[in-house]
Amino acid sequence: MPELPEVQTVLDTLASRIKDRQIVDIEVIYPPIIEEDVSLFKESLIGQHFRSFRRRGKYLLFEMDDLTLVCHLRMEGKFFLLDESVPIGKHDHVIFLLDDGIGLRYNDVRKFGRMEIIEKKEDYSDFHGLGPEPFDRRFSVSYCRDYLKGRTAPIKQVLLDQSFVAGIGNIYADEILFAIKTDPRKPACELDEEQLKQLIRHTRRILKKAIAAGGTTIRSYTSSLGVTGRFQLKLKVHGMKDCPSCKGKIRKIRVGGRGTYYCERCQRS
DNA sequence: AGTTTGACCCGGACGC
DNA sequence: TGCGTCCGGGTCAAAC
Repeated sequence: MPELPEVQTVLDTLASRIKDRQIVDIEVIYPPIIEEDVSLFKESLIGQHFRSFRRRGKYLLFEMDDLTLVCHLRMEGKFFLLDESVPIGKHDHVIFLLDDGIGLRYNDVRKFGRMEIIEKKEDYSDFHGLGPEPFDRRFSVSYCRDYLKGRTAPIKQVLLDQSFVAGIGNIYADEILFAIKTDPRKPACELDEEQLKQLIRHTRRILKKAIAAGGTTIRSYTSSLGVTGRFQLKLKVHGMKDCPSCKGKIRKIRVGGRGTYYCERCQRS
């Protein structure tokens, strides 16, 4: 599922390929993807050019001439760039026809993804109630301390809360907690100053590494005209059977309703 | 009043 | 073959 690194990769790839292209037509095959009225959505976007490409958490922000197109890929959303002559695929839901005859196609097996139009802004910091970006200075030890104060929810659950920090999903939450050797069930308020420092440091390190890996793998996709958020990165706990560090067994439990992988020995409470 | 939990949207994968 | 169940991101409602 696309988390921050994949979203960034999709964005970077699209930026290099559709910057300054104009939308000449839009075909909405599955309307629920569009948050607002479909005719208004089409009217607003037809004639607009893709000018700049930004990201906020897991949201893609396409800044057009005088509005911003927001897309969320949710579970399995993908974009493909295909010639308009290529038949519509089974899971293609929205097609933006560009002025060079290429269709930007939104493809999503689960149909969970969403698109909306918002006002173009300089600063999207309060967008959808999202917390700070992991790479932002505002994601600091004092911020974490204040946010986590009195919170008894498991630390993993809080990491997934987009209003705490934006962009972390189930896979990276597991990887980050493994990196800081912390039990995912540990009450969030019980992390000490040093653990918060490590949490911030490793969140940034892991996401950065994943973005780099995404950038590497995505090239093979671009050459085949697809733009997805998939990437290959060596995960240390999520989906693993044995701990790469102590060789012990990785356990799978449920935390906050999510499948959670952790090493019993390395991640003690 | 603030926090936390749960249903919902989907369809592929999987188990029986 | 054919069911039923599980899974998950974000949103919103309901429960605590």
